[in-house]
Amino acid sequence: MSLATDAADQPTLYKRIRADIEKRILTGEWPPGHRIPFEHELVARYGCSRMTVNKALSELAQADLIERRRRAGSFVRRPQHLSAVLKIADIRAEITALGRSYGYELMHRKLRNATAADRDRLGVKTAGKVVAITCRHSADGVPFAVEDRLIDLASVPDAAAADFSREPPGSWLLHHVPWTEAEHTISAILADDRTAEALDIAVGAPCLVVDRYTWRSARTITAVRLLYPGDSHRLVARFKGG
Amino acid sequence: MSLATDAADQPTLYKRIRADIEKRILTGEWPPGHRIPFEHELVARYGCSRMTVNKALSELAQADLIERRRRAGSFVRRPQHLSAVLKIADIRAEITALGRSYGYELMHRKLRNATAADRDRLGVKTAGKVVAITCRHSADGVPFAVEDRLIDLASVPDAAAADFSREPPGSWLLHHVPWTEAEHTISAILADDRTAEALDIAVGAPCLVVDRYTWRSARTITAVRLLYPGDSHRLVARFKGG
DNA sequence: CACGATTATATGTCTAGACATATAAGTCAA
DNA sequence: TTGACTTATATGTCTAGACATATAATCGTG
Repeated sequence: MSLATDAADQPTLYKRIRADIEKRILTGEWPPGHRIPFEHELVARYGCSRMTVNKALSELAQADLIERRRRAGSFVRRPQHLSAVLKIADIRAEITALGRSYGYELMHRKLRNATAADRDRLGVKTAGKVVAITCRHSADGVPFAVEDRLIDLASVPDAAAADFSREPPGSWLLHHVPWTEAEHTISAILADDRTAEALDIAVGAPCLVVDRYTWRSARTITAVRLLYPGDSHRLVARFKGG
Repeated sequence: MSLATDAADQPTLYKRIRADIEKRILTGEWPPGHRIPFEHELVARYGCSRMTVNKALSELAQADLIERRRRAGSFVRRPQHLSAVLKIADIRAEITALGRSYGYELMHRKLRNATAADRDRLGVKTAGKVVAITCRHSADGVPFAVEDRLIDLASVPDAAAADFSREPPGSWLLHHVPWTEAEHTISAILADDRTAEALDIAVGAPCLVVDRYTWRSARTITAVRLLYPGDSHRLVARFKGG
């Protein structure tokens, strides 16, 4: 196996060590849970000081590829479920960053006691109040996405008084509430009547769905579903590797 | 925005330095483009060795919060409004990591001179040979994704002789070819006849599409389109935030 | 066997140096 | 003014140590 780690392309040692390990993880040679060699073993193998392998392993840990446990060793982490990592900041920022004019429209807002469905969606057990919001984002006047959001008022009491008629809830939350964890799920569905009308597409047209759940230390903050027209809009990501 | 930077919770010095700088960036005190203090200045301010501040700054750079330029200094980066960052390693590793049995089936393989469409898709101008592959991945015997791939033989001559009847091309490439950059585009379409048959779903059912382009220093390696059943399959991502 | 105390060990952090390298800035000649 | 050359400097990488700390493993005791 000619490893993709070419000494000429990887001038520095710690990067080579990191790349070697990363490759073994990504190809599945070292599956999740596998204990990677101890620092002192890597020191021996690469003939370098401990700080050098430590830097390589620290970066892999920062990138969540491995988990390091004192006395036990370093272990390959379970891949982010489906090995997809997705970040979405804020649709308003996203659109304005593209140099397009941003439009926002609040379609529905309601403060209510959480229904069973709401509690299920937010993953909370106790009764409480929630804010349910439906709104639409547009770019250059064209529908860009519809948003269907639930905010748990037990976690974010300020949201009850927030004015979402001007500011999109995503931006408001980003500025007012720190979050510690989030999960995205991407899928595809066919547009139903309501969605088709809101996005100005045909009923039965493909839609890209992004479901996002946000937590602050095990406490759900918000659950949001974003629907994009599937054929026109695309989530693009560019990233470095090697 | 109450930042979670508590000196009592940050016992180690380099974490404190990192948190101090991060706080100034996130609060806007140091706006994008601002030059943060030189390492030797931070060494003086915190009374520690250069390696300690270097570790703090390196982690901030790895997290894309700052950009470091030799001789110039370290600068606050523009916030990443990039809509999505996505990593996908290898479907085989993905499925086996989930504890499901992986199945692979080569449906079509052809070595040919690049057509105009091929050249367009790969973004190359000159004529040359390509390998076109269609294959199917399954998990526990159920179709998981169909893959439609083009490999530029000018970039990867070994691919001409590779045996893709057993090993999926994605895994092979990962083992044999280093890449420096990649781009993903996610969209949604309706299944056409061929796709529907391959995925064992209905014609017109929603499909999740991941288009991936991979380069090695400005040279295209491969272009691949993955089609997933949109209603059953989901790309899930979980990540930490601040 | 269950449980608490001890020990061994891998990682976590840090130091005070070293040399390499990219590049901003300054210098000088055409 | 412009281009080529030189220099200064901030970061990049690395070493050979050190002590701290969490914890898996072992041992001893009831």
